[in-house]
Amino acid sequence: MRKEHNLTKNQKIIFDLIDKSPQPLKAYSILYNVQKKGIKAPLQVYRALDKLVEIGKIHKIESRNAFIACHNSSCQVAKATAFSICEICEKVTEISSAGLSKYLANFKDKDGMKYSKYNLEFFGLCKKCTLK
Amino acid sequence: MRKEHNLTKNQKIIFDLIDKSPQPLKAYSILYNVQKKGIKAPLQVYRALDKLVEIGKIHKIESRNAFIACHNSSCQVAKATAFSICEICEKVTEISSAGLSKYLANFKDKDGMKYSKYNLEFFGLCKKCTLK
DNA sequence: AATTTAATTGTTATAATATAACACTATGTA
DNA sequence: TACATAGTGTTATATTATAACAATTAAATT
Repeated sequence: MRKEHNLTKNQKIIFDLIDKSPQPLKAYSILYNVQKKGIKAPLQVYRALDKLVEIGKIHKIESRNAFIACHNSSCQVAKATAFSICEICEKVTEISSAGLSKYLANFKDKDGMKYSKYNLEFFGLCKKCTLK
Repeated sequence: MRKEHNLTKNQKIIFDLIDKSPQPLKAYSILYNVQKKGIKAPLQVYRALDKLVEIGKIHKIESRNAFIACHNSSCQVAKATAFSICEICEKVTEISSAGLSKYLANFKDKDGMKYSKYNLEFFGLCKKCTLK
């Protein structure tokens, strides 16, 4: 069972914004959107983002420097993430495939390195953009 | 057969530096290192980096904003990359596993999105750091 | 060889992303 | 209450990356 995290005011404001967004949001776009709620400085945003990532409520899309809410019950510790990214419309979808998770969780390289975490980003065209 | 790319002067200087480095290099650290060779501005570095990434001579480690030379004959088109990253010493190793490549190249998500590319980053502790 | 086309270069300026440092406040727990 | 931990607000600054434009070089075509 996962510990329930009680979000603080700033964390809540920022999480709600990201959670409502259909696409990943960038830190400064978040900042502009929450300035009316009293969050004035980048650091306030980044601190909330860091915490939200740490507890697995959001994920960072590394190739885009953007943040998306977690919609996958199996990655709530923020340690095993996979996304598909459309290179035209920039739509990002979190992949939840038991097969993929299992494969990657059990993957061992030649050096026998012990992995505690991974992040996978697939790039391609989404259905809509393929048809265009 | 892969097209041979003849690197230009700047591209050569920057590739050689990255290729010799045991760890990934960041753009501005590259800049400082090549200023004596006449490369004075960030853009000169970024342009060479972009090209080198495009032709698959180097890869970007997205989670670190750093660049590493490709040492894997199977990813020279820069479309299928996997790395292991030690969270203590920051050592990065390119993973070349036929099984992994195959698995990911054939992976299909529920939406049937067609992938042309992927990037996978594993995090954990390398052997040395595990023993400490 | 001359022409033209695309790629690369050099440069200045600036945008976008992210963190350091410090004083203060709230929250949970002993 | 007292203590520890986490979060806040703030200013300043570090780090990463791109825009715009003119000049140059390399390669492909005539």
